[in-house]
Amino acid sequence: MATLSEVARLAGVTTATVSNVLRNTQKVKPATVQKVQDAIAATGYRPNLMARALAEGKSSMVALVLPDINNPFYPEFVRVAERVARNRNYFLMVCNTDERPDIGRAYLHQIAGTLADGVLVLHTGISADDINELKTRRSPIVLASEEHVDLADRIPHVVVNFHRAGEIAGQHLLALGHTRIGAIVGCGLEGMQLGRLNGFKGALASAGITVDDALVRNVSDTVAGGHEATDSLLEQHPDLTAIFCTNDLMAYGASQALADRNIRIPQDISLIGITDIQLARDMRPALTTVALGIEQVATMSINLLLDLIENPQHEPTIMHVPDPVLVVRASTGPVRSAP
Amino acid sequence: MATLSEVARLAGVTTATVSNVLRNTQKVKPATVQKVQDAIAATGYRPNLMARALAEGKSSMVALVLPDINNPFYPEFVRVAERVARNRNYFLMVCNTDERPDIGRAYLHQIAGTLADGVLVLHTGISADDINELKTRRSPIVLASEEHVDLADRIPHVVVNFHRAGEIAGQHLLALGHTRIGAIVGCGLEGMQLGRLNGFKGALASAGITVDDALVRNVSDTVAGGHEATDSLLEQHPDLTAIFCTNDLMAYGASQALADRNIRIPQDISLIGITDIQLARDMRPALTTVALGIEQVATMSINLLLDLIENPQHEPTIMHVPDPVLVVRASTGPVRSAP
DNA sequence: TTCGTAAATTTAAGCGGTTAAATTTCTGAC
DNA sequence: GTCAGAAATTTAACCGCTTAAATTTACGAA
Repeated sequence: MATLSEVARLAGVTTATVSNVLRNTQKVKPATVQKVQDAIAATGYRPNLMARALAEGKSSMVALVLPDINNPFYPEFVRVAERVARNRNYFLMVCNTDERPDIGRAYLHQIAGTLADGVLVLHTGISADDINELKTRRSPIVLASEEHVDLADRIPHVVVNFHRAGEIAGQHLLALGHTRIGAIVGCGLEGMQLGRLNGFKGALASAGITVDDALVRNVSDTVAGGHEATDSLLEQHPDLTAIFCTNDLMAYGASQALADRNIRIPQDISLIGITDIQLARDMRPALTTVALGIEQVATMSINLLLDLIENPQHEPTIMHVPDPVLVVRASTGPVRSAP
Repeated sequence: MATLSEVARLAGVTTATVSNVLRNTQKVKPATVQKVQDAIAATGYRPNLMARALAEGKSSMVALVLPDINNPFYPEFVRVAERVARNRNYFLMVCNTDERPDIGRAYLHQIAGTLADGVLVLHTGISADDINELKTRRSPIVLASEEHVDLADRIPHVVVNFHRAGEIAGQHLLALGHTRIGAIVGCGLEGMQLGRLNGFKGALASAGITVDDALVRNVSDTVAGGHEATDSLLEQHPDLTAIFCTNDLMAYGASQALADRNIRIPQDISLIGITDIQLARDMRPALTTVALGIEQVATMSINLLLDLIENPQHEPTIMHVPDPVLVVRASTGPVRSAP
């Protein structure tokens, strides 16, 4: 690959001049600009981004560390994050940890401040120690939609009101007359999705209903997990009229389990999820869910990170995403009349 | 962030020595190693990967350019590519082009040879010109599972036998007695999936059946596309007994359309896809499909790219993935008896 | 003790850019 | 024609690391 100095030699100028026309500071005489541009074209020169990054002290890359790119939530997030980053002239580096905290750590320690100008971390079970090390390195980091917020007040992050999401789901089912409701809670690296569950419990409590632990299942945050949990719930509680899942992916699994047993949704059992991923819209019956606003979370998170990079703050910024909203589709309906 | 020279100063040695203990060449006396390691620990030093890349002339990053991270095929691909790359000590940079060739071009031109040591390109509608420019730059590039193979013999690539996949699908439906079969063909950036369609047509032709163009629909490579196409097919050909989709995502859309019309799968209509993404296993009824071996394609592609980086070849290497295999699940069955 | 050789360390150049400061080249006014 | 000041260009240091070559140190044999 051609380098700056080759271009300079060809154009009969100095590297400084070439550099100036590349970054078009207005300091170069038009005639010279032309010569340089010709030389660039002739050599097929492309700036070496590594060298530039080193010289500028800025790589214009940000890393997005996430636990499982196969969970459809993340691609949806990535897509918008990538677009926003691109529009602000940053590259997005997606780092998939395969749910392994050690890989997450390795990425963080290797990349933050040395390859990427900043890091956006999603649910990767990163520890407080790691976060603190990054802080001493003064490398910008943003946490988004973390379920565990112990670090909350010390690290910039984008907060999603998971509690409210659970509450909305509970209220919706209550409004439809459901009282015997199973709950399926994901426990991937995001940690137990307890905020969501507690919101749900809270809603039911307000109606005088306590949620027995026997009605709650903790499973992995996948289609298979939702399927299993549903099987288990139905075995032990055939009288359920609704199932609440802390996310849509598990709700999809639940819908499969119900289909396998020829249980109709929503005539026999209502089903509700949280998040509103694309699949929720695509499945049949389409899933009633509580939308967290993926697009907004992603946009806010990445913008916050880039803002922090370009304009370091002393106090950690905490941003709140607008509250979740109920999206009623076809998977919930009035409680079936008693047999 | 601490730098090499700070560590060196603290340890009372030279940067060269520190560098040597970091890369543990065996040239450093144990006592010195200890001093240096202490200094590293004391300063919390992390090597600046940009500087290292510049000095070594190698960034240990590879880019994966793909058209649509939301299409579940790609996350599955990314996951294994990332794992393989990590095991070989490379970072994977995922570049989503949002189906826009101009973005793909921009990524390629900016990154190849300047940020990444090599590029793996998936279905991004990249032009022959662009590819050629990269070749003159001598930056390794690998194409994987391209539908259009005009560049085929000039660029290293991993070939998937799409034609055979279509053929297998056709043969399976024929074996079940189907003769009135609709075909839904995707036309995203991968270009028309004609290889798959032609394989399918070939299989039917061998049985003396010609596929009328009226039985073929070209739609976007999405759930919605499959849904639309199915609606359209059923409007005009209510007598169909099977639908062949050139990929699983559209087959999923087709299954929704059928569900919406209360048409049973496979009792009324059989449905078959190609690829075998996770969704094919998860949907109900589970989808019969022709597995392309995502894991294998991804593994071979990324390994080929890394091999090329570490060991440049003059002749472009062409690798063939083992032939696709039929995976029979619940969405296909014997043709329904005439009413 | 001396010396040759191997081991350990340092020197210094370079990777490909950026940029502040110094220098040269133009201007136009007098 | 001179000359100050602006405009254009060059100089040279630096970003943080690697590495070949030079230098110093250590070690064992004579």
